[in-house]
Amino acid sequence: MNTYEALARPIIAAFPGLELNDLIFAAPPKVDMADVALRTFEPAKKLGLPPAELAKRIVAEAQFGGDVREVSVAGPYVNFKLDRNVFGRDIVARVLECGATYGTNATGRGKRALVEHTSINPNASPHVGRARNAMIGDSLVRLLRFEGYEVEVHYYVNDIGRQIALLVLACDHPESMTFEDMLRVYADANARAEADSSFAEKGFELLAKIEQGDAETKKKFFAITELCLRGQLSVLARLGIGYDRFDRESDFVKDPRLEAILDALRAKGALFTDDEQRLSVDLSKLGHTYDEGRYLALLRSNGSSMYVYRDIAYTIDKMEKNADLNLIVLGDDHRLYMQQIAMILASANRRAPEPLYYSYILLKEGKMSTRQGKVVLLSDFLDEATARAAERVVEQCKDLTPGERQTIAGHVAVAAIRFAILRVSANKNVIFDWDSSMSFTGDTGPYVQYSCARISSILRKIAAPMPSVPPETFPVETASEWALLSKLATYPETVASATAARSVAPIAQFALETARLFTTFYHECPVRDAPTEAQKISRGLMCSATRTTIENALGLLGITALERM
RNA sequence: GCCCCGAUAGUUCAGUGGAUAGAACAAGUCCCUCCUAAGGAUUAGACGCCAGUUCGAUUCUGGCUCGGGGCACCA
Repeated sequence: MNTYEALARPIIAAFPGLELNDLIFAAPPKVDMADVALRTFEPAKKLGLPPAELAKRIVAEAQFGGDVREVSVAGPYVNFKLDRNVFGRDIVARVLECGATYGTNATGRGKRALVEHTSINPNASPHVGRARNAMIGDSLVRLLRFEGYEVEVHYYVNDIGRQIALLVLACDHPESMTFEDMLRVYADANARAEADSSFAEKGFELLAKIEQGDAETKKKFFAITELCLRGQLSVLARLGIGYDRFDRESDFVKDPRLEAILDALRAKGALFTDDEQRLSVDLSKLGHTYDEGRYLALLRSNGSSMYVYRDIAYTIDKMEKNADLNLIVLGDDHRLYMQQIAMILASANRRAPEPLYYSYILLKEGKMSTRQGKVVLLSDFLDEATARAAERVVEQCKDLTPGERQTIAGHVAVAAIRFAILRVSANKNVIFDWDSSMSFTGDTGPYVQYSCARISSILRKIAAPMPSVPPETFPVETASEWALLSKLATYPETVASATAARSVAPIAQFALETARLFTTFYHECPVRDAPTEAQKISRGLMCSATRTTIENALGLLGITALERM
């Protein structure tokens, strides 16, 4: 399994007590020092030896095979020089054999996962800030599926909030409305509610009606939210994002399972009626230790439910599906809120989903706000990025049809935004800058795509068909070839750690580094005009293996590896 | 007020309890008779401060300073 198992086996044989997982092989700081290095810190700790001493003993006592050319001690490291032809061939063979599954560790085989993400209020076109949730969630879904999980993606449709009520009020003829009108109508409605309290009051009346099950009102809400939802989904679909289930908040207004929750809260003395006659929770009775967020109202005096109350019902509903993994992607603003829900559920011996938080994308002027119309719309961003990409595609791909070019440009635009967002840690704020996120050069998604396009171009140009299994004679002669291959060998570990960390950022980093190593190889090692026929084949297969690996990595990021661009 | 997050090069980001902290952008100088210059070569440039744990800390812990964000019954 492990690429360097041939190095690990003799060590394990010589030092009983060590296992495969104790031995971590890493690239040395410089390629000329060694082909691969073993860190001895971990096994030394296990054996109770000083690292440097273990390194010496490994070199002296372990019996390595003939493919290991040289073993040397370098302080706490053991450096290996290998028969690159043999090890390199193994790496390429494994990648080619696995193909689209290269990199999986199958840690999710036989397991089910439920992921909720995006869940935007159905009111207006999504902005790039909201899209961070969708991109993080979607990539996570791709990662889990790659690891073998059976994943169900849920989207919670907040279809009965105050915001929606205002929108319904502002739309006299929803059938004539388009999704594009929505942002303006939404902003206007909010402004009007601010200025005119009777308008806002009408909104609450509508909410009361819907909670009583008024069919006519329900129909109106449904028409508006459905229109919005479809519009939002079509924009998200441009990013390659989709969902399996849409759960409507209105279905959780009266949920019998909540009685048990109320009983549990009551039993702990955490339930009380506040000054406005609302049924509320005092979370300090459940272990909450500070003032902020101590009180939480569940039901209004007229018996109608607050948002939290419905959300608790929804959370119970999701948890009862008993997935092995139950995740929810939330903005930083929901941290406290989610803790509150988890606490309430815990009081009734129920569990909450595992939350994954991300920080906001900010404008230079501050936070984006749909209500105030201070946003960069995702669709606008994609339109502009696609247009800019198209300028290049026209130059590079003169022989393609306009339709084909447009498709490529669209993929480049998606790569730019998805890569820019996904490669940074989710807990960092990002200041949105129109120019740098529209950049296609440097550390960007399009750069990685470009390396794939180059590989495809090479493979098209070497007329000879490539064998599907690397031949026995497989020359790996230069440092750049070895650097590239040893990088490919680490991809499964990268996927494993990304899965454990629930973050696809390491995958993006890997794709970028691999693309850079390929580019070095590209400039130093001609394939079509390789010095020998054997090298032409080995290099050609290195290209294929690299493409497969990068393509898999980009796939997890929701980015398409292109043939041409 | 309370909570959370961050601090690495001029800028935007990686990264690691251990071998010389990586990129990109911006700046300078080069490279298309050479598989796509969305590229490459090359020059210059960084772990906020103070303690502690450790054989070893940019990484872990505490304090400080400076940023950023969130919350206070709203969806």
